[in-house]
Formats: sequence, C-alpha cells, structure tokens
Amino acid sequence: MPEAHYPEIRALNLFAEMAEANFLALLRGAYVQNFPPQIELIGEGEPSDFLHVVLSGSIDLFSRWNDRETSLATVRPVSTFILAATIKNAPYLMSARTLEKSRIVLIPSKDVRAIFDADSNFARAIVTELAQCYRSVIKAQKDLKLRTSLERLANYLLRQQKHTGGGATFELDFEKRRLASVLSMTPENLSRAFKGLKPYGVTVDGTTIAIADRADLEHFAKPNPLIDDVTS
Amino acid sequence: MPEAHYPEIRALNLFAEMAEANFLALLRGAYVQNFPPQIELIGEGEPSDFLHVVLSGSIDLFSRWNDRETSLATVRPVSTFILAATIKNAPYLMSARTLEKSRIVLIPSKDVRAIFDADSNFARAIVTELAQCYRSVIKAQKDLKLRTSLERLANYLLRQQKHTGGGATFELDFEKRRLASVLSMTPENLSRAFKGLKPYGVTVDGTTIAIADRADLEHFAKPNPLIDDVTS
DNA sequence: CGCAGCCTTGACAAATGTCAACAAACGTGG
DNA sequence: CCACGTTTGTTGACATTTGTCAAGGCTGCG
Repeated sequence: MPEAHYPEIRALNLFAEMAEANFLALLRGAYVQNFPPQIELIGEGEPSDFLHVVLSGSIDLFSRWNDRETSLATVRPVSTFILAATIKNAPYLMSARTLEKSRIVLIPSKDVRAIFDADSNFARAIVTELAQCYRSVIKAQKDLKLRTSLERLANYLLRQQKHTGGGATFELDFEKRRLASVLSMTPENLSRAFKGLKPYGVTVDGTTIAIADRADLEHFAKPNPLIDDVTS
Repeated sequence: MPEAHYPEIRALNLFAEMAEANFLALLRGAYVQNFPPQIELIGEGEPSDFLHVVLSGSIDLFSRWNDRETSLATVRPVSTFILAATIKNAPYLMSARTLEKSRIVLIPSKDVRAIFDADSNFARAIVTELAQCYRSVIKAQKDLKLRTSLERLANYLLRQQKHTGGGATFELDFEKRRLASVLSMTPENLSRAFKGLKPYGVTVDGTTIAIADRADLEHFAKPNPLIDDVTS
C-alpha cells in the first residue's frame, strides 16, 4: 500500500505507541482498497480475515435477523472496526457496508494477532481500544433500555449539537431513515418524534436542526454523562 | 485473603496463564468479603477502585436513569466483573448488587493495571476477556433491536433449556421480575408473554418451565448462533 | 396468624409499528 | 438542462405491542 497513508494510520491511538518495526511489519501485508457506496464489505457470520481501517468515507455496521435489519453503529475516518472479531479469531457479529465512496485499509487478522503477541505497547493499545468499545456499547444498551424513542432522539440531538460545535443550528450526519434505525425506531415514528420535540424548541428543515433553547430541551432529555458522553 | 481461594481464582481464564509471582503479587493487596443479599456493592459513576471476582452467590448489574431501572447482566461464580472500568480507570457504567449472600474478591484496580503492564500473558488474557464481553453485549444489542419481547422470551427459554442440560423441563434461574427487566419488559408483560408462548408448547409452573416440543418453539423463535450462542 | 412481596389478571392508556398515499428530493440518461 | 423514474420523507388511519394502574391470590416468613 502507498506509504502516503502511513502517517494517518500511525496517528490512531491503536498504532501510535507500537515499535516502528512492528508497525511496518503490520502494514507490509495490508492493502488499501476503494469502494463505491452501498457495497457490503463484510457479512455477519463470515470469518474475520481482516482488521479494517476507514481512511475516508463512512461505514454502516448493521445486522439482519428474520427479514429485519438494524444499524448498530457508524464508523467514520480515521478509525478501525471489528477489532474484537479479529482478536478472538471469531466470526463477525455485524455486517458492514459503505455509506459513501470509501477508502479502506485491510490488515490481515493473523498479522494483527502476531504483532499483538510481539509488541506489548500494541497489546496495551488494543486493550484500551476494546475497553472503550465495550463501554460504548454498554451506554447504547442503557440508552435503549431506559429511554423512550422520544428521549433517545432528544439526547441524540443534544449530543450531535455538542459534537458539531454547539451552535443553535446544525446538520444531522445521518440519512433520516438510518438515524431511525440507529435509534431503534421506524422512519414514520422518527418523523413524528421530531414533531413531538417541537414543544421543546426543536425545529427541522431537511437535515438541518435548530434548537431554540438548549436548556429547555435538556430539561426534557435529561442527558447523563454515563450514557451520553463519548469519552470516559 | 485466605489462600484457600487461590486455586479457584487461578482457574479463571483471566488468571490462568500469568506468572505465579505476578499472580501472588496481585492477590497480595486483595481481600475477600461476604455480603448479605440485596446489598449495593457499587454505584454507577463511582471511581473503579477494585476489580471484583464473584466466588459464590450472584450479582445483578443494573442501571438507573430518571427513576427507571434495568438489569443489564447477571454475574455468577466464578467470574469477574467491571473489568473495562478497571482497565480504563474510568467510572463504573453500571451499578452492582448482590442477589443472594455472596462472597466477593476485591482486587485493587491499580494493581491490576500494574501487573497488566508487567505480564504479557495477563495482558493477553485481559484482551480475550474484553473481546468476549464486547461480543456478548453486541449480541444482547441485536436481541433487543431485532426482536419483539415475545421472541426474546422464546429465545431466552431455548438458551436456558440448553444451558441446563436440554431436558424438557427446567428451572428459570431468575426471579420473574428480574427476568422481565433483563428482557426489557414489565413483569405484567412477561406474565402475558408466557401465555403467548403456550401455542408453541411452553407451560409454566412457578419457576419451572416445560417445553413440549423444542422444534416447535424454535420454529417460532428462530434462534441464531450470532445472537444466541454463548461462545464464539 | 398476619404481613409483605411477588405474580397474575383485567381494564385501559400510551407508544410504536404497519400500510397506503403522496409530495419532495435525487440521480440518471436523453 | 430537462424529463423521468426511483428513493426518501411525511402524513393519516389503523393495528399491534407494550406499559400503567388497580385489585386479588398465593407464598414465605416472622
């Protein structure tokens, strides 16, 4: 793969502290690939042959069961996905597809496991990353089990507002139908939920959201650091 | 702590491969404590001072928000809990309480982190454990987002039947109100859900469940290894 | 025996999903 | 650049699922 990509991969927490020789060894077997939108990169149940790194574009992690489908997470540059399956050498639990044109690095899983054994800094970074992932899912679980769909939407909007800088108006970074799936509701229900937040100062124009008074919305949403904060 | 407990702790995957000296160092600062039922051991948001190991009894991991409460997992002997918080040195995301009289080993988190840095076998075991935990939560997430409560109950019963040896009748290992919370439903809804499974051969007598024809129930429940299998 | 907690049941309310229709936005090929 | 068809979002009417409240039965324990 082109060395031009090395620095941005190296900058990831996962790879930042490892020995240079090991980093190079890891990327020696890796390659970069460009994918058009809506391509299914991996299917749940398949063996985890590669650790994936998104360089550009965005990836939807989703799952199907009994003719139903749900989005579990979105991966944006620059970060890795399906690390747990790679480490455990177990089948993928989620499918992945490109949402837009995306550039992905594929690192053979066996190389990841080999270097993991050889480089304790890398091992430590993997632990931190996995612990982070675990805690993120636990938060999502709490969001799902403790809140109604209206509350989930309200808190999502507050998170997204913060994430985009805190301005009174901001853009959704999802197609609404995907947002609905992420929030575990139908598109119709999401549409009505937006209206349900109007009393709390939320107005919607396409993918542009305006929050008239953040405190007002927070009073309803009751955001909680142990559910809504990205870090920690 | 009494050395009598060492072997059963040592037998855990997490501790099995580490150097003896490190194992002893880890347990030097640890102590065992007995708790009566219904004691809240830790509260979400508190700093993660100890890694916990359940030697006997059982522990409910749960979370509260806005006057609501939900059970996220049950920990049974012999296993650890809240490893991720310990590793990240971050606040607990879940509260924990004893369900029955329980004996717990408390290992200072800073010792865990220190030995983690010193013992690569231990580090590897932690990675495996975390990856396992992560995948379990993802499965729970899929269960929750892709299935109705009736389907979740049906699949839970199939898992529990398998877990208890596969006999046509078996015992629930939960109080029904807790099972309801784990499955993300109200006790009333659970009560009715049991009746809803009657057409598929499920009969209930107290905490004793009978499944007349497993294939019949499976036809409805559509269990899937990527959601319902404990391993992998 | 009597109390407390759990489970169940019924009646009802609220939340959410489904289906159908239509409008708006988007992309493609002419 | 426009016309067309496809996809997405919205809305209404309705069904289903799930939750809430209240009451009563059962069980276990002091």
